[in-house]
Amino acid sequence: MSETASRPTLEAVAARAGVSRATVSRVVNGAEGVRKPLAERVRRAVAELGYVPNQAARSLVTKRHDAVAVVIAEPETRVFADPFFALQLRGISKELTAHDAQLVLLLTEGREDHARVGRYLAGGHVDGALVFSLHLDDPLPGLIRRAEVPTVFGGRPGWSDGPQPGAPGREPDPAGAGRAVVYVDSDNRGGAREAVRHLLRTGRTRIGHIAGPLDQTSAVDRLDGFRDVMGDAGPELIVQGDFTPAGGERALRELLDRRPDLDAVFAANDLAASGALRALRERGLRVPEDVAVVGFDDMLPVAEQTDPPLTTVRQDIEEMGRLMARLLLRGLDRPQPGEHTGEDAGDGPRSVVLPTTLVRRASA
Amino acid sequence: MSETASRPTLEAVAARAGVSRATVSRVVNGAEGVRKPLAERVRRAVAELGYVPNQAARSLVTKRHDAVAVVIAEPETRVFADPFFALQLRGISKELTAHDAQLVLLLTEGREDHARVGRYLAGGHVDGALVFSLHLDDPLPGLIRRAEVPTVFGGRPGWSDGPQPGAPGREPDPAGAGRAVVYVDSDNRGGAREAVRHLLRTGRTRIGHIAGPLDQTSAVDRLDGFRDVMGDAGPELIVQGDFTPAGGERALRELLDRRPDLDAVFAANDLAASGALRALRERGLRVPEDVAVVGFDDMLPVAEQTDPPLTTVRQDIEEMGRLMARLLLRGLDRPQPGEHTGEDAGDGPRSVVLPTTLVRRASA
DNA sequence: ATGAAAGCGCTAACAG
DNA sequence: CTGTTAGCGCTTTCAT
Repeated sequence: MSETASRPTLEAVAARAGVSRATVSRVVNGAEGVRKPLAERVRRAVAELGYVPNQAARSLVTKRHDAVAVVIAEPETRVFADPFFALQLRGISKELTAHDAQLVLLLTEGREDHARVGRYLAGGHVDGALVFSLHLDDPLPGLIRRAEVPTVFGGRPGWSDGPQPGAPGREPDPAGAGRAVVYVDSDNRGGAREAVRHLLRTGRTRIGHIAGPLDQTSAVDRLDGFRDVMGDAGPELIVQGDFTPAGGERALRELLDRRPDLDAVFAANDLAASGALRALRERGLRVPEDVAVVGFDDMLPVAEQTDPPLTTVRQDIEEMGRLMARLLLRGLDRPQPGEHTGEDAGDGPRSVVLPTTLVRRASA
Repeated sequence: MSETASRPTLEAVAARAGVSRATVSRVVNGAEGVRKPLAERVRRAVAELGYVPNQAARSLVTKRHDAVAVVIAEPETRVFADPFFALQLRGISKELTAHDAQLVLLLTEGREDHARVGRYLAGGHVDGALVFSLHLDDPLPGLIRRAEVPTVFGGRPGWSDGPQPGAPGREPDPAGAGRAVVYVDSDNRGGAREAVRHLLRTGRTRIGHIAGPLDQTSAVDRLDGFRDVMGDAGPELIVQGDFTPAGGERALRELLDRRPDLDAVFAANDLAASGALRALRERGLRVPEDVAVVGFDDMLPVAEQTDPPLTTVRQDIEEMGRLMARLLLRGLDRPQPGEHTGEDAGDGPRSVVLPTTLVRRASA
């Protein structure tokens, strides 16, 4: 009973309002040129019947889906160690919602997942994709290029800064293969520089760096920022961590073993910094009196809860998400590559690098 | 140029393979009864053309979408304070993927968002929904019931204790309104009992409880478990927290003020426990020598990193997610309510309560 | 400004 | 077993 009394169709609304399907369609889609009274009648019918357009039928003809895929590769499960992606997702969700677009979440874990995602993206089920490609050797970017679906990356992809080095390709490059890569990232390098300069400014001189996994551009960029300021301070002041507290702990001990006179540490992220803090305490060193510590991220639940609270480089993660979505949607509203207008006019969106800010708390 | 050379259709494949569309459709959908050689030819054509079925067209006729909505309300942003939802999502994603179903993520934050979600769900865009309704006064469940979309809840919804009071006849309620609520939850109450018993067993007698926000059933159930064992130990041993470290810290101080002789604490979750640990340290009390601490969740990044590592009640969050998806999909494969078979035969899925286990570390 | 009609790409009877 | 034939619900020319 009441087996979904087959939700009302355009046809039903049309009948009820005494107009044609075309007219109802126009009203529903907010098209111009429908006389006031008629439109009103239609709207009433829609309301009375509780009509909701059938998205499948609509997509079938418009070839739009009002849906965006969000692809997150989570090989290390690091994804779930901090609220990073959750925040990013929130930003994305807000922006998509504002544009009545749906968020299709694709989590991947291994080779076959990649194939699956590639197939999905190529399948034309979504209008575009937002992709978090964290690792240098990630096969995802390749798949995505082949899928030819408009994409914005979260974080600078590692495999190529922008348009490939001359894709051998046939003509110059077919099917937008050479479309510049669009990404949204924080100014990791600049932020790192700021962190180190702050340490310098407060009189520290023997500053160590706990790097992140160097197969991720964010870690590389932060290390580069450190080097920008410290020059060749000596490789013994740099230890690679893995963005985890345990890794930070280990790294700090190593640093201390190498340089017992260490007086400051810049960790590539807050989690690692929290581990460093622990290791410092364990060795009986006071923070910041003996050793100053600066983190990166300003992940509130971490940075504010450490003891002492963490001085860190803040990046607005939610905003990054929002921006990614915005760039993608903006791109979708434009002439897609292919129906090229003369020149590069109406060029697609460009990558964005968001500024960071140093947040001073007690650790440095 | 090469403007999406309009991906090949069934028709194209049929032509290429020299068969009818129907046959191709059969092959593609793995239907029985297509002679080997023909099927082979079709498959080849599919491969050569890189054919991918148009989901919209398919949905239009099948009225299935192979998509499930995951609704997460995140009023307190608590959502992002711990990896809880991320893990749940992972479990869900895995299960959905295994069934070729897509995950549409709906994040909500306020009143209007609710309306939007209600509309979406009622719009018949997805085959079912997985909903995290954490709060007692959440309007979501009502919307969902009205949307008449198959749903499985994450955590026992607060507004109606599931199938509880002898589900009355169907007569009394039309349109599946009375379909027993299906949810997946951990045995919060049992887990809490185990935690407290462990404390008792190790000789503690003045055991306090840092409760979670009592508008969430998980918090209520854990409190109930505490009471089951402690009886009316006196309300001064119970303080309400909010699942955050800060709240836990505050709560512990309060507890200590009321009962300076406190010798153990059971916190409603690990985050609160970590706050308690900090407060304890601050007061110069040793853990577990002076005060033993037990948490709940076994959120690894938290429980393993505290000092000392946390003894806690483990719940398998990822498994909960997987199970939710499984129950939903299973329900979808059955006769939907309405085409009722005689009796309650082929009854929909039933709620599941997963067991918890006590993980002993150093804090208790 | 409105309506009529032609599909979008696919599945599902129904024939053969 | 395979092909033919209707639509699914909607948008979109094209007439009117």
